[in-house]
Amino acid sequence: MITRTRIAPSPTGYMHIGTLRTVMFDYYLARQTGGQFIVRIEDTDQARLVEGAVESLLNTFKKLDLDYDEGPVLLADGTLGEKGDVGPYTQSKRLDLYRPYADRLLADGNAYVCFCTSERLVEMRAAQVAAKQNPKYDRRCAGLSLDEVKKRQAAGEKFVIRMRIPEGESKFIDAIRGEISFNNADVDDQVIIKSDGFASYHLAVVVDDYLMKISHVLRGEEWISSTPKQIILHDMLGLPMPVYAHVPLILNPDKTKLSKRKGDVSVESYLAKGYLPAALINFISTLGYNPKADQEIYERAELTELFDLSKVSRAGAVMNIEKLDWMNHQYLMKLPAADLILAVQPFTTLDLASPVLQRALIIERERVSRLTEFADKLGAYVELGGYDPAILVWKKSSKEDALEQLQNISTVISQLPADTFVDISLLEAAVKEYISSNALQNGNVLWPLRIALSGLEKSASPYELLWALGQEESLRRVQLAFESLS
RNA sequence: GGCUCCAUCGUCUAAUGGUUAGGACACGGGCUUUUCAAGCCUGUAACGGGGGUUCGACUCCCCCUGGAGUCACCA
Repeated sequence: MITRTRIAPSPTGYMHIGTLRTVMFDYYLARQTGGQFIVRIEDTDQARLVEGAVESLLNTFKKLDLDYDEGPVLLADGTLGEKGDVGPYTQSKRLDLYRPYADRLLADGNAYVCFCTSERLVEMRAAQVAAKQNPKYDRRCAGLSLDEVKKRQAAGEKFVIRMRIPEGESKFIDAIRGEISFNNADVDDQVIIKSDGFASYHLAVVVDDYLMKISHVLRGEEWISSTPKQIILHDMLGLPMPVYAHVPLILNPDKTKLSKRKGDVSVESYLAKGYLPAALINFISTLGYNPKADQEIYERAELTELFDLSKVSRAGAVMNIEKLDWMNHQYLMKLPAADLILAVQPFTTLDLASPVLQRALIIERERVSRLTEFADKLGAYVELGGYDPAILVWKKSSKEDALEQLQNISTVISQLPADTFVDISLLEAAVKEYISSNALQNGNVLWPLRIALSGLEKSASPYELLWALGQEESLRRVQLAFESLS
């Protein structure tokens, strides 16, 4: 089976998190079947164009390490190019391709020219609503004679082209939901060519899906109700229908469609918050979809192999940020050290070329769930913050004891062979050896030592801190602690 | 309001006629422990309601209820 899929992000300047899920499903499906994964820019609404939106979108694909087979590409010099042989892949560049289809619809009587102004349309709908009718075009222009149409067009009157919805029923098999049918009487005479000459989404998508040989159309659930318009268009034009699959919505905690007002919606904002691309993808791919009953973490290849459209849930899914945090932490823990450094660097002004900070990263990843949280943790390794010397005293001990322990441990540290500092467990063994051979309590030694090294009431263990800071700096901090307490 | 979709723990989900209704996040308890994490063990928590079909329904059908989406010259 050869599968072509497409993702149609609107050029609003960012990628919606729901779009990412659809993209991933497209991706898995295409890769699994050896098909093509196509990116197409659907920008037929000239009013909503945003400068640089396509570039930023493609950039997001890059950040997520998502490769596609055909579509617009970002060239080395920052301009846009294309790959694939059924382009252009941007709908605003395909206007001439849509025109003949609209003409055919017109010639067959399946569409008609409409001169109604948007003012009249607004009034008409208001009146319909007032009369408790459903807003729908009243077909005032549906019966216009060819002569009159020509005359008014010649006079320069603005017009649109509407499809003439036939009587009957429209149904299709949704790959996720099964059969869905609509009574055509409920479908409005949709505008297919706007007064600015651009095709509307409905015409463009039907024509493009055909010309680009798209086999599967995956999109959000909000598209279900407009699907009959496209079904009818396929029918009128005699074009083969793709497989439709309407993916459930991603929801706010209150179960309404995810919105900017109630949470983050863009992929970019999640990346900026310090979620790893792989973790985000894992999370979003398994939201409303679960290939195995008792597994949460999946490699991309595994997801690709297991993906099954028919197992996608039909109900909307609330974003569980806490689970995303947990998952990101899992990914953080297994990230190779070199990759960890690369990932964290953009989130801190500190230079992670420093060996101390690189060791700190390894230690602190354990108590962090997002990349942004590292910045805070790292500070104490570079520079000891000011702290109240009183916290050096363990709750079960005394100031005098703390001073004694600090002095002794300082000696111990200074006498440790340099190669003890290459391994946390060697440091732990050395400190514990000191404690047991002197018949001391762990807390009496470990607490003041840890506070002296970190300056913090809550921190990593003293062994980890010794390892990260190194012999010289550790010694300096312990001595500093002794002086400030005495 | 019309049309359409949907309905298992708080959240994400598993179960495809027979299970003590499983897993994950979060939450509670315990172990470990110098603190914070992590880790390990463990607990609380769900089939929206009513009718059918069936020897037997979370699973199939109908109704109700509830929620959501959509009703543009936006996608």
